[in-house]
Amino acid sequence: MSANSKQQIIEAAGIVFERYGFKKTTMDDIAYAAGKGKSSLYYYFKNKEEVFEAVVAHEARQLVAEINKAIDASNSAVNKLRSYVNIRMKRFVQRGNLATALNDNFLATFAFIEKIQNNYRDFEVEMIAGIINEGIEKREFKPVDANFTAEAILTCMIGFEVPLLTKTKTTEESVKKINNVIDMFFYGICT
Amino acid sequence: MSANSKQQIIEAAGIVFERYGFKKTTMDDIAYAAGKGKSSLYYYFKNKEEVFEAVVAHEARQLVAEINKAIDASNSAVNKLRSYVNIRMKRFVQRGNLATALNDNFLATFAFIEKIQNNYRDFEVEMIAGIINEGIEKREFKPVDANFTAEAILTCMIGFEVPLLTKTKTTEESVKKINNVIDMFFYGICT
DNA sequence: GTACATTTGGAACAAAATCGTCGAATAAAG
DNA sequence: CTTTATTCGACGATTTTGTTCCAAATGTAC
Repeated sequence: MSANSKQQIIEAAGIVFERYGFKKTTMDDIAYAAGKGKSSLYYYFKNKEEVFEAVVAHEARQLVAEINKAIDASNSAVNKLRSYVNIRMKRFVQRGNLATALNDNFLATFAFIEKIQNNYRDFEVEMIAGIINEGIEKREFKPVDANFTAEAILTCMIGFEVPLLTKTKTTEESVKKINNVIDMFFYGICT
Repeated sequence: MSANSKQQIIEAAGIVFERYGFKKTTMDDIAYAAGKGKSSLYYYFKNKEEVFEAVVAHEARQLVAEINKAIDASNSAVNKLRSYVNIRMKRFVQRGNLATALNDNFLATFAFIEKIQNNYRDFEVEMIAGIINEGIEKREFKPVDANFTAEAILTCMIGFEVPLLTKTKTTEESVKKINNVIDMFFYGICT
Protein backbone atom coordinates (compact mmCIF):
# COMPACT_ATOMS: atom_id res chain seq x y z
CA MET A 1 0.00 0.00 0.00
CA SER A 2 2.08 2.89 -1.29
CA ALA A 3 1.32 5.94 0.78
CA ASN A 4 2.64 7.90 -2.13
CA SER A 5 0.08 6.70 -4.62
CA LYS A 6 -2.66 7.06 -2.07
CA GLN A 7 -1.74 10.65 -1.36
CA GLN A 8 -1.51 11.30 -5.06
CA ILE A 9 -5.03 10.05 -5.53
CA ILE A 10 -6.34 12.04 -2.60
CA GLU A 11 -4.90 15.26 -3.93
CA ALA A 12 -6.17 14.64 -7.44
CA ALA A 13 -9.57 13.75 -6.06
CA GLY A 14 -9.53 16.93 -4.00
CA ILE A 15 -9.19 19.04 -7.11
CA VAL A 16 -11.91 17.22 -9.01
CA PHE A 17 -14.31 17.12 -6.08
CA GLU A 18 -13.83 20.80 -5.52
CA ARG A 19 -14.60 21.53 -9.14
CA TYR A 20 -17.62 19.29 -9.64
CA GLY A 21 -18.88 18.35 -6.21
CA PHE A 22 -19.39 14.84 -4.91
CA LYS A 23 -22.19 13.66 -7.12
CA LYS A 24 -20.91 14.92 -10.45
CA THR A 25 -17.43 13.59 -9.89
CA THR A 26 -16.96 10.13 -11.33
CA MET A 27 -14.35 7.58 -10.43
CA ASP A 28 -13.07 7.98 -13.96
CA ASP A 29 -12.58 11.67 -13.37
CA ILE A 30 -10.54 10.98 -10.28
CA ALA A 31 -8.54 8.20 -11.91
CA TYR A 32 -7.79 10.34 -14.93
CA ALA A 33 -6.73 13.25 -12.75
CA ALA A 34 -4.50 10.94 -10.72
CA GLY A 35 -3.07 9.36 -13.83
CA LYS A 36 -4.24 5.87 -12.91
CA GLY A 37 -6.72 3.32 -14.12
CA LYS A 38 -10.14 3.49 -12.61
CA SER A 39 -9.93 0.11 -10.97
CA SER A 40 -6.66 1.03 -9.31
CA LEU A 41 -8.57 3.37 -7.08
CA TYR A 42 -10.31 0.39 -5.54
CA TYR A 43 -7.00 -0.96 -4.41
CA TYR A 44 -6.65 2.00 -2.08
CA PHE A 45 -10.25 2.83 -1.33
CA LYS A 46 -13.39 0.81 -0.84
CA ASN A 47 -15.65 3.14 -2.78
CA LYS A 48 -16.27 6.71 -3.83
CA GLU A 49 -17.44 7.81 -0.44
CA GLU A 50 -14.25 6.59 1.14
CA VAL A 51 -12.20 8.60 -1.31
CA PHE A 52 -14.25 11.63 -0.43
CA GLU A 53 -13.79 11.04 3.26
CA ALA A 54 -10.06 10.77 2.77
CA VAL A 55 -10.06 14.06 0.90
CA VAL A 56 -12.02 15.76 3.63
CA ALA A 57 -9.77 14.28 6.28
CA HIS A 58 -6.74 15.52 4.40
CA GLU A 59 -8.14 19.00 4.11
CA ALA A 60 -9.13 18.97 7.73
CA ARG A 61 -5.52 18.20 8.69
CA GLN A 62 -4.36 21.10 6.56
CA LEU A 63 -6.93 23.33 8.16
CA VAL A 64 -5.79 22.34 11.63
CA ALA A 65 -2.20 23.09 10.71
CA GLU A 66 -3.15 26.47 9.35
CA ILE A 67 -5.21 27.30 12.40
CA ASN A 68 -2.44 26.25 14.76
CA LYS A 69 -0.02 28.47 12.94
CA ALA A 70 -2.33 31.46 13.15
CA ILE A 71 -3.06 30.79 16.79
CA ASP A 72 0.59 30.64 17.65
CA ALA A 73 1.12 33.92 15.87
CA SER A 74 -1.52 35.70 17.93
CA ASN A 75 -0.64 36.87 21.40
CA SER A 76 -3.92 37.54 23.17
CA ALA A 77 -6.61 34.92 23.60
CA VAL A 78 -9.08 37.29 22.00
CA ASN A 79 -7.02 37.47 18.84
CA LYS A 80 -6.48 33.74 18.85
CA LEU A 81 -10.17 33.13 18.90
CA ARG A 82 -10.69 35.70 16.20
CA SER A 83 -8.04 34.17 13.94
CA TYR A 84 -9.51 30.77 14.51
CA VAL A 85 -12.97 31.82 13.44
CA ASN A 86 -11.77 33.75 10.44
CA ILE A 87 -9.62 31.00 9.06
CA ARG A 88 -12.22 28.38 9.64
CA MET A 89 -14.92 30.29 7.84
CA LYS A 90 -12.73 31.30 4.97
CA ARG A 91 -11.58 27.76 4.45
CA PHE A 92 -15.06 26.46 4.64
CA VAL A 93 -16.12 28.54 1.69
CA GLN A 94 -13.02 28.57 -0.44
CA ARG A 95 -11.26 25.28 -0.51
CA GLY A 96 -14.09 23.34 1.03
CA ASN A 97 -15.18 20.17 -0.63
CA LEU A 98 -17.61 20.18 2.21
CA ALA A 99 -19.29 23.14 0.65
CA THR A 100 -19.24 22.07 -2.96
CA ALA A 101 -20.48 18.64 -2.07
CA LEU A 102 -24.06 19.79 -2.21
CA ASN A 103 -25.74 18.91 -5.43
CA ASP A 104 -29.12 17.40 -5.19
CA ASN A 105 -30.93 16.67 -1.98
CA PHE A 106 -29.65 19.26 0.42
CA LEU A 107 -30.60 17.55 3.63
CA ALA A 108 -29.13 14.23 2.61
CA THR A 109 -25.88 15.91 1.67
CA PHE A 110 -25.83 17.89 4.83
CA ALA A 111 -26.28 14.77 6.89
CA PHE A 112 -23.44 13.17 4.96
CA ILE A 113 -21.18 16.10 5.69
CA GLU A 114 -22.27 16.33 9.28
CA LYS A 115 -21.36 12.71 9.84
CA ILE A 116 -17.84 13.35 8.62
CA GLN A 117 -17.48 16.54 10.55
CA ASN A 118 -18.63 15.02 13.80
CA ASN A 119 -15.28 13.29 14.10
CA TYR A 120 -13.64 16.68 14.32
CA ARG A 121 -16.11 18.36 16.57
CA ASP A 122 -14.47 17.06 19.73
CA PHE A 123 -11.12 18.21 18.48
CA GLU A 124 -12.42 21.65 17.72
CA VAL A 125 -14.14 21.99 21.05
CA GLU A 126 -10.89 21.07 22.74
CA MET A 127 -9.01 23.67 20.73
CA ILE A 128 -11.45 26.45 21.46
CA ALA A 129 -11.63 25.45 25.11
CA GLY A 130 -7.85 25.65 25.23
CA ILE A 131 -7.92 29.21 23.97
CA ILE A 132 -10.61 30.14 26.44
CA ASN A 133 -8.74 28.59 29.32
CA GLU A 134 -5.66 30.52 28.35
CA GLY A 135 -7.75 33.66 28.24
CA ILE A 136 -9.04 32.93 31.69
CA GLU A 137 -5.53 32.45 33.05
CA LYS A 138 -4.45 35.70 31.48
CA ARG A 139 -7.48 37.40 33.00
CA GLU A 140 -8.81 38.24 29.54
CA PHE A 141 -11.93 36.23 30.15
CA LYS A 142 -14.17 35.69 33.11
CA PRO A 143 -13.76 32.27 34.73
CA VAL A 144 -16.51 30.68 32.67
CA ASP A 145 -16.91 26.98 31.95
CA ALA A 146 -14.45 26.66 29.07
CA ASN A 147 -15.90 23.51 27.57
CA PHE A 148 -19.45 24.73 27.71
CA THR A 149 -18.54 28.05 26.16
CA ALA A 150 -16.47 26.33 23.48
CA GLU A 151 -19.42 24.14 22.59
CA ALA A 152 -21.61 27.19 22.34
CA ILE A 153 -19.21 29.03 20.08
CA LEU A 154 -18.76 26.05 17.81
CA THR A 155 -22.47 25.41 17.55
CA CYS A 156 -22.97 29.05 16.75
CA MET A 157 -20.34 28.83 14.03
CA ILE A 158 -21.96 25.77 12.52
CA GLY A 159 -25.18 27.71 12.46
CA PHE A 160 -23.44 30.25 10.30
CA GLU A 161 -22.23 27.58 7.93
CA VAL A 162 -25.70 26.53 6.90
CA PRO A 163 -26.53 29.64 4.88
CA LEU A 164 -23.07 29.31 3.37
CA LEU A 165 -24.04 25.87 2.18
CA THR A 166 -27.37 26.82 0.70
CA LYS A 167 -26.80 30.26 -0.74
CA THR A 168 -23.52 31.06 -2.35
CA LYS A 169 -23.08 34.23 -0.40
CA THR A 170 -19.89 36.17 -0.09
CA THR A 171 -17.51 35.13 2.60
CA GLU A 172 -17.08 38.68 3.78
CA GLU A 173 -20.69 39.16 4.67
CA SER A 174 -20.78 36.01 6.76
CA VAL A 175 -17.46 36.76 8.42
CA LYS A 176 -18.73 40.17 9.33
CA LYS A 177 -21.86 38.70 10.82
CA ILE A 178 -20.08 36.04 12.78
CA ASN A 179 -17.52 38.53 14.02
CA ASN A 180 -20.35 40.51 15.48
CA VAL A 181 -21.54 37.46 17.32
CA ILE A 182 -18.03 36.72 18.49
CA ASP A 183 -17.83 40.28 19.75
CA MET A 184 -20.97 39.62 21.67
CA PHE A 185 -19.31 36.62 23.20
CA PHE A 186 -16.30 38.72 24.08
CA TYR A 187 -18.22 41.53 25.69
CA GLY A 188 -20.01 38.96 27.73
CA ILE A 189 -16.83 37.18 28.61
CA CYS A 190 -14.11 39.77 28.94
CA THR A 191 -13.21 41.09 32.33
CA MET B 1 -43.56 30.44 -27.60
CA SER B 2 -43.04 32.77 -24.68
CA ALA B 3 -39.82 34.67 -25.18
CA ASN B 4 -39.86 35.20 -21.46
CA SER B 5 -39.70 31.54 -20.54
CA LYS B 6 -37.12 30.92 -23.19
CA GLN B 7 -34.91 33.69 -21.88
CA GLN B 8 -35.43 32.40 -18.37
CA ILE B 9 -34.21 28.98 -19.42
CA ILE B 10 -31.24 30.40 -21.27
CA GLU B 11 -30.09 32.36 -18.27
CA ALA B 12 -30.53 29.46 -15.89
CA ALA B 13 -28.71 27.21 -18.30
CA GLY B 14 -25.92 29.75 -18.52
CA ILE B 15 -25.30 29.53 -14.81
CA VAL B 16 -25.35 25.76 -14.73
CA PHE B 17 -23.21 25.34 -17.82
CA GLU B 18 -20.69 27.73 -16.42
CA ARG B 19 -20.50 25.79 -13.21
CA TYR B 20 -20.33 22.25 -14.56
CA GLY B 21 -19.42 22.53 -18.22
CA PHE B 22 -21.34 21.09 -21.10
CA LYS B 23 -20.94 17.40 -20.47
CA LYS B 24 -21.62 17.33 -16.75
CA THR B 25 -24.69 19.51 -17.04
CA THR B 26 -27.86 17.49 -17.41
CA MET B 27 -31.18 18.61 -18.75
CA ASP B 28 -32.53 18.03 -15.27
CA ASP B 29 -30.00 20.46 -13.86
CA ILE B 30 -31.09 23.11 -16.31
CA ALA B 31 -34.77 22.44 -15.77
CA TYR B 32 -34.39 22.58 -11.99
CA ALA B 33 -32.42 25.80 -12.19
CA ALA B 34 -35.04 27.30 -14.46
CA GLY B 35 -37.84 26.08 -12.22
CA LYS B 36 -39.45 23.98 -14.93
CA GLY B 37 -40.01 20.36 -15.73
CA LYS B 38 -37.37 18.68 -17.82
CA SER B 39 -39.66 17.98 -20.72
CA SER B 40 -40.65 21.62 -20.89
CA LEU B 41 -37.18 22.39 -22.13
CA TYR B 42 -37.91 20.38 -25.23
CA TYR B 43 -40.78 22.70 -26.00
CA TYR B 44 -38.28 25.48 -26.54
CA PHE B 45 -35.19 23.61 -27.65
CA LYS B 46 -34.56 20.57 -29.75
CA ASN B 47 -31.84 19.15 -27.54
CA LYS B 48 -29.07 19.94 -25.13
CA GLU B 49 -26.73 21.24 -27.77
CA GLU B 50 -29.31 23.73 -28.94
CA VAL B 51 -29.70 25.04 -25.42
CA PHE B 52 -25.97 25.44 -25.20
CA GLU B 53 -25.84 27.25 -28.50
CA ALA B 54 -28.55 29.61 -27.33
CA VAL B 55 -26.57 30.32 -24.18
CA VAL B 56 -23.43 31.02 -26.13
CA ALA B 57 -25.34 33.22 -28.56
CA HIS B 58 -26.80 35.12 -25.66
CA GLU B 59 -23.44 35.65 -24.08
CA ALA B 60 -21.97 36.63 -27.40
CA ARG B 61 -24.60 39.35 -27.73
CA GLN B 62 -23.74 40.60 -24.27
CA LEU B 63 -20.08 40.56 -25.15
CA VAL B 64 -20.69 42.56 -28.30
CA ALA B 65 -22.67 45.15 -26.35
CA GLU B 66 -19.90 45.43 -23.79
CA ILE B 67 -17.25 45.76 -26.45
CA ASN B 68 -19.20 48.40 -28.32
CA LYS B 69 -19.58 50.40 -25.16
CA ALA B 70 -15.86 50.25 -24.42
CA ILE B 71 -14.99 51.11 -27.99
CA ASP B 72 -17.22 54.15 -27.98
CA ALA B 73 -15.59 55.29 -24.78
CA SER B 74 -12.09 55.18 -26.28
CA ASN B 75 -10.96 58.04 -28.43
CA SER B 76 -7.95 56.80 -30.37
CA ALA B 77 -8.03 53.75 -32.60
CA VAL B 78 -5.11 52.32 -30.67
CA ASN B 79 -7.09 52.45 -27.45
CA LYS B 80 -10.15 51.03 -29.11
CA LEU B 81 -8.22 48.05 -30.29
CA ARG B 82 -6.68 47.63 -26.89
CA SER B 83 -10.04 47.77 -25.11
CA TYR B 84 -11.44 45.32 -27.55
CA VAL B 85 -8.73 42.78 -26.94
CA ASN B 86 -8.81 43.16 -23.19
CA ILE B 87 -12.53 42.76 -22.83
CA ARG B 88 -12.66 39.87 -25.21
CA MET B 89 -9.97 37.94 -23.39
CA LYS B 90 -11.30 38.68 -19.96
CA ARG B 91 -14.75 37.57 -20.94
CA PHE B 92 -13.45 34.49 -22.54
CA VAL B 93 -11.95 33.30 -19.31
CA GLN B 94 -14.41 34.56 -16.75
CA ARG B 95 -17.97 34.18 -17.85
CA GLY B 96 -17.19 31.96 -20.79
CA ASN B 97 -19.21 28.84 -21.19
CA LEU B 98 -16.97 28.42 -24.16
CA ALA B 99 -14.11 27.91 -21.78
CA THR B 100 -15.79 25.69 -19.23
CA ALA B 101 -17.27 23.51 -21.90
CA LEU B 102 -14.15 21.41 -22.03
CA ASN B 103 -14.47 18.19 -20.16
CA ASP B 104 -13.39 15.05 -21.86
CA ASN B 105 -12.08 14.93 -25.38
CA PHE B 106 -10.44 18.27 -25.87
CA LEU B 107 -10.34 18.24 -29.63
CA ALA B 108 -13.98 17.28 -30.00
CA THR B 109 -15.02 20.03 -27.63
CA PHE B 110 -12.82 22.50 -29.37
CA ALA B 111 -14.35 21.62 -32.71
CA PHE B 112 -17.78 22.05 -31.18
CA ILE B 113 -16.89 25.45 -29.87
CA GLU B 114 -15.16 26.47 -33.05
CA LYS B 115 -18.24 25.68 -35.04
CA ILE B 116 -20.32 27.99 -32.89
CA GLN B 117 -17.71 30.70 -32.89
CA ASN B 118 -17.33 30.68 -36.65
CA ASN B 119 -20.66 32.44 -36.95
CA TYR B 120 -19.16 35.37 -35.10
CA ARG B 121 -15.83 35.44 -36.78
CA ASP B 122 -17.03 37.50 -39.70
CA PHE B 123 -18.63 39.93 -37.33
CA GLU B 124 -15.46 40.28 -35.32
CA VAL B 125 -13.29 40.75 -38.38
CA GLU B 126 -15.61 43.49 -39.51
CA MET B 127 -15.42 45.19 -36.15
CA ILE B 128 -11.64 45.08 -35.97
CA ALA B 129 -11.37 46.16 -39.56
CA GLY B 130 -13.59 49.12 -38.73
CA ILE B 131 -11.26 50.17 -35.96
CA ILE B 132 -8.25 49.81 -38.20
CA ASN B 133 -9.87 51.82 -40.98
CA GLU B 134 -10.66 54.56 -38.52
CA GLY B 135 -7.06 54.46 -37.38
CA ILE B 136 -5.92 54.80 -40.97
CA GLU B 137 -8.16 57.78 -41.56
CA LYS B 138 -6.87 59.43 -38.41
CA ARG B 139 -3.30 58.72 -39.55
CA GLU B 140 -2.69 56.53 -36.52
CA PHE B 141 -2.04 53.54 -38.72
CA LYS B 142 -0.29 53.03 -41.99
CA PRO B 143 -2.67 52.44 -44.91
CA VAL B 144 -2.60 48.65 -44.56
CA ASP B 145 -5.23 46.24 -45.84
CA ALA B 146 -7.71 46.53 -42.98
CA ASN B 147 -9.48 43.23 -43.55
CA PHE B 148 -6.30 41.26 -43.90
CA THR B 149 -4.83 42.82 -40.79
CA ALA B 150 -8.04 42.25 -38.86
CA GLU B 151 -7.99 38.59 -39.85
CA ALA B 152 -4.43 38.34 -38.66
CA ILE B 153 -5.15 39.94 -35.32
CA LEU B 154 -8.19 37.76 -34.72
CA THR B 155 -6.37 34.59 -35.66
CA CYS B 156 -3.59 35.58 -33.34
CA MET B 157 -6.06 36.13 -30.54
CA ILE B 158 -7.65 32.75 -31.09
CA GLY B 159 -4.20 31.29 -30.83
CA PHE B 160 -3.99 32.78 -27.39
CA GLU B 161 -7.28 31.26 -26.40
CA VAL B 162 -6.08 27.72 -26.84
CA PRO B 163 -3.78 27.65 -23.82
CA LEU B 164 -6.59 29.31 -21.90
CA LEU B 165 -8.77 26.39 -22.79
CA THR B 166 -6.32 23.71 -21.83
CA LYS B 167 -4.54 25.12 -18.83
CA THR B 168 -6.43 27.15 -16.30
CA LYS B 169 -3.96 29.98 -16.34
CA THR B 170 -4.50 33.40 -14.94
CA THR B 171 -6.13 35.96 -17.17
CA GLU B 172 -3.50 38.54 -16.35
CA GLU B 173 -0.65 36.52 -17.69
CA SER B 174 -2.38 35.92 -21.00
CA VAL B 175 -3.54 39.49 -21.31
CA LYS B 176 0.01 40.65 -20.72
CA LYS B 177 1.30 38.32 -23.38
CA ILE B 178 -1.29 39.24 -25.94
CA ASN B 179 -0.81 42.92 -25.22
CA ASN B 180 2.80 42.47 -26.14
CA VAL B 181 1.79 40.99 -29.43
CA ILE B 182 -0.70 43.78 -30.00
CA ASP B 183 2.09 46.23 -29.31
CA MET B 184 4.10 44.49 -31.95
CA PHE B 185 1.22 44.99 -34.33
CA PHE B 186 1.07 48.63 -33.38
CA TYR B 187 4.72 49.34 -33.84
CA GLY B 188 4.48 47.71 -37.22
CA ILE B 189 1.34 49.61 -38.10
CA CYS B 190 1.63 53.03 -36.51
CA THR B 191 2.88 55.91 -38.59
C1' DG C 1 17.38 -16.62 -11.76
C1' DT C 2 12.82 -18.10 -8.55
C1' DA C 3 9.10 -17.05 -5.24
C1' DC C 4 6.43 -13.84 -3.43
C1' DA C 5 3.91 -9.53 -2.46
C1' DT C 6 2.48 -5.18 -4.39
C1' DT C 7 0.37 -2.57 -7.81
C1' DT C 8 -1.97 -1.75 -12.13
C1' DG C 9 -5.45 -1.74 -15.64
C1' DG C 10 -8.58 -4.17 -19.09
C1' DA C 11 -12.97 -6.52 -19.41
C1' DA C 12 -17.40 -7.33 -17.62
C1' DC C 13 -21.72 -6.30 -15.43
C1' DA C 14 -25.49 -4.67 -12.71
C1' DA C 15 -27.48 -0.51 -11.30
C1' DA C 16 -28.27 4.17 -11.96
C1' DA C 17 -28.54 8.25 -14.70
C1' DT C 18 -29.73 10.55 -18.79
C1' DC C 19 -31.77 11.95 -23.17
C1' DG C 20 -35.48 12.67 -25.67
C1' DT C 21 -40.59 11.25 -26.68
C1' DC C 22 -45.58 10.83 -25.95
C1' DG C 23 -49.73 11.95 -24.20
C1' DA C 24 -52.32 13.90 -20.88
C1' DA C 25 -53.17 17.84 -17.79
C1' DT C 26 -53.49 22.66 -17.20
C1' DA C 27 -53.61 27.61 -18.41
C1' DA C 28 -54.50 31.33 -21.77
C1' DA C 29 -56.70 33.20 -25.59
C1' DG C 30 -60.19 33.87 -28.81
C1' DC D 1 -66.86 26.53 -25.32
C1' DT D 2 -63.01 25.71 -28.66
C1' DT D 3 -58.66 26.20 -29.70
C1' DT D 4 -54.09 27.08 -28.82
C1' DA D 5 -50.02 27.50 -25.94
C1' DT D 6 -47.44 25.58 -22.19
C1' DT D 7 -46.14 22.37 -18.61
C1' DC D 8 -45.14 18.11 -16.61
C1' DG D 9 -45.10 12.99 -15.25
C1' DA D 10 -43.97 8.70 -16.92
C1' DC D 11 -41.55 5.77 -19.98
C1' DG D 12 -38.14 3.21 -23.11
C1' DA D 13 -33.73 3.13 -25.14
C1' DT D 14 -29.21 4.12 -24.51
C1' DT D 15 -25.22 5.55 -22.02
C1' DT D 16 -22.72 6.25 -17.94
C1' DT D 17 -20.98 4.86 -13.64
C1' DG D 18 -19.67 2.21 -9.54
C1' DT D 19 -17.73 -1.84 -8.46
C1' DT D 20 -15.73 -6.57 -9.01
C1' DC D 21 -12.63 -10.00 -11.00
C1' DC D 22 -8.64 -11.52 -12.86
C1' DA D 23 -4.55 -11.51 -15.36
C1' DA D 24 -0.56 -8.91 -16.39
C1' DA D 25 3.14 -6.06 -14.86
C1' DT D 26 6.25 -4.43 -11.49
C1' DG D 27 8.95 -4.54 -7.58
C1' DT D 28 11.52 -7.11 -3.75
C1' DA D 29 13.94 -10.38 -1.18
C1' DC D 30 16.34 -14.38 -1.51
